[in-house]
Amino acid sequence: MRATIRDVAREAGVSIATVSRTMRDPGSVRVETRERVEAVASRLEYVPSQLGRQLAERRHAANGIVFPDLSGPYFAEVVLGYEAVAGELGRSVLILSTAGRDDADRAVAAMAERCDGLVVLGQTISDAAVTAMVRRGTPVVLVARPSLDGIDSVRAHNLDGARALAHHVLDTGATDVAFVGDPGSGPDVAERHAGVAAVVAERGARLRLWPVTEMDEAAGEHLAAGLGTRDLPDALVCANDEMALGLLGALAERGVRVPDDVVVTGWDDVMAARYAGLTTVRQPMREIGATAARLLDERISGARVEVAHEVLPTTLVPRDTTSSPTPRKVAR
Amino acid sequence: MRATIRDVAREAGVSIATVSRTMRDPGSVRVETRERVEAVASRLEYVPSQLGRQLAERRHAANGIVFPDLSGPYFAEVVLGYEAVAGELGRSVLILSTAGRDDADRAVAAMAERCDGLVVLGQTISDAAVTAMVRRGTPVVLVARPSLDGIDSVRAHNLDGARALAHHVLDTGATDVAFVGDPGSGPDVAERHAGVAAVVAERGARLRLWPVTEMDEAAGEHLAAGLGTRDLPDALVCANDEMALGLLGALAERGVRVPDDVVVTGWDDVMAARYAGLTTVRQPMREIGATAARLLDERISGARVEVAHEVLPTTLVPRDTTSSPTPRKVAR
DNA sequence: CCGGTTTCAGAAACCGGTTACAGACTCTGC
DNA sequence: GCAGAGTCTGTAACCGGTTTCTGAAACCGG
Repeated sequence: MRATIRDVAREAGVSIATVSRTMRDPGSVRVETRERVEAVASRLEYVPSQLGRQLAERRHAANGIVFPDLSGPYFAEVVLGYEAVAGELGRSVLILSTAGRDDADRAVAAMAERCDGLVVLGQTISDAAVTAMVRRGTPVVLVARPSLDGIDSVRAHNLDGARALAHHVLDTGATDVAFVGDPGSGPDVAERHAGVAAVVAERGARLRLWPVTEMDEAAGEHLAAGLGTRDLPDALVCANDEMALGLLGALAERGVRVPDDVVVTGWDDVMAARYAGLTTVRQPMREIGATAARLLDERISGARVEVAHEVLPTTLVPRDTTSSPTPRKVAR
Repeated sequence: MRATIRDVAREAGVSIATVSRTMRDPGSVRVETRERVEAVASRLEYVPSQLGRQLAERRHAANGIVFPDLSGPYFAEVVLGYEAVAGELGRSVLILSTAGRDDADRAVAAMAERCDGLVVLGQTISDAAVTAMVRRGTPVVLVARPSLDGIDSVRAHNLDGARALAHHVLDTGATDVAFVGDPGSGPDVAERHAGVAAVVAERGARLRLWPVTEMDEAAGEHLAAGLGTRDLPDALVCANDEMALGLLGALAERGVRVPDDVVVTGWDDVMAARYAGLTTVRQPMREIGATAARLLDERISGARVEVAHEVLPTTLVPRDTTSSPTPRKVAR
């Protein structure tokens, strides 16, 4: 069994208090004593138990992060940004994916018992579960999810991005725009839709809504398959890249030319979007994660008591699906 | 402050031992007593402290996973597979990314103090750090990394995949093959190179090695830029998809036709590979993570003492970059 | 009604640390 | 040489649970 603080104390002929002090505040121990303790500690390969320490300090020194999935680049990047900052702040990171888990609320509640605070990405758990955790004293930061009363949040500025995107699309000459996605699926999509709708109205164009149930590639393909039955719009503004990519493939199969016959856009700037030449909107994913980590830390340490809502800027990334391809150079 | 076991015991007029038993083995407590304790517990919203429990049980009920990065799809998928199984086994998952961290060894050692065992992906930390942890009693499973003496590991069958890939490439008629990548960068690439080399030799073709320092898109682009100076081979077998994708873009710019002038392959089957029509080799990433979680659990629980080395099969995914494009259908 | 077995619950030790408090010892300055 | 201040270090309580051991009460058949 590994050496404990009592083993070290006994061997060094001191009390456990002195060993503890030697480990955490060497300056408070006489040099001579300290060296004796340190010698014994290193001989016994003593490393303080985190469990004992955490119990005594009544803190976990760990943060959690809940996400639906990591398959897409979106959440993976957020997690990375989060982990980097949490690491700097001396906190471990616990992860929990709710994909394919039917008891997400319970799983998250269990995780809340193992960390000092956590970040919830998207619509992974119920509002009730979130407020229950906060009520119990676990700080929570919401990301990519509508903010709840008194709870910190971090979001990308969907509205701004959507407005910029809409202007760009209309600048191609489009007057008949279709928004592909379900605004009811969450605030992100709702805001994107609202931003596009506002600009389209301002500039006197027409906006239709093409609802989907799932927002994945298959949805895009399926939509393209049913295209013949409706008149083709000038622009297909998709709520995310996956659908746009699915659409692109299916449109090409059907001989519809992009961007000549129809302009297509996505949202997220996944890696594949670059190769497909897909015009899209980029969110500062890593920065979102990092910001969430900072907000959470401020909350846990008590450095801040007022509620904070951070909104980070988005970037329009114009590519071939909204303008005639440049000499085949992959836009960065 | 939250209720503790002693609060519940006092209110219910029983000892803390009885409360503890009520929580973890209700059957061992008389119905009447149990109901009284449960009533008090729910009234006080008592939830046992994980810290106290963990200290008493001397286990963390958490596993760690160390990875270099999550940007690519590779590690993200492994992490997902790992998390899913660990969750089923009732263990939390701690993550640690070594990207942009100069003290990876120390960070991992610190994490090892907070979990019952961990998985190390790739060349994230030194062999010395790994063996040190194992010596201290922390079970470790290595993934995508050469196995160390007495330490469990999980790998994909690079050799098989490389052989299949090489046969496929030679079947296109190629006789002059270039392998793009640095076999010295790790066992994965070394095995891929070895597999290709073996088949090329068997079938009497020629194999060159095009070394690179970084294995990213920029490397591929840079390589293509320098192409004029060397004679173009029949096939460019890249050690990963990123380089292959970078190459594809740069080749197209230079007017080199793929697959007519040169055949190109990657490795990993990232999402973008599908859109680029890139022939590649798929590894069962989620399954690798899941397998690692199971091996680790067996080790932690002591269910297995002998060392295990799992090798999972790979799949060749032929696409347009090795054969004339089919009618523009995205291959799954 | 009685001895023996079973069931149930409490006392106390324990997990491995942190830290308030107090006592002992060492310096000062007079 | 001694009082007072300052420096170290030890004692012991505490963090919040689990679990062994033990004794009391309930139950059993004869």
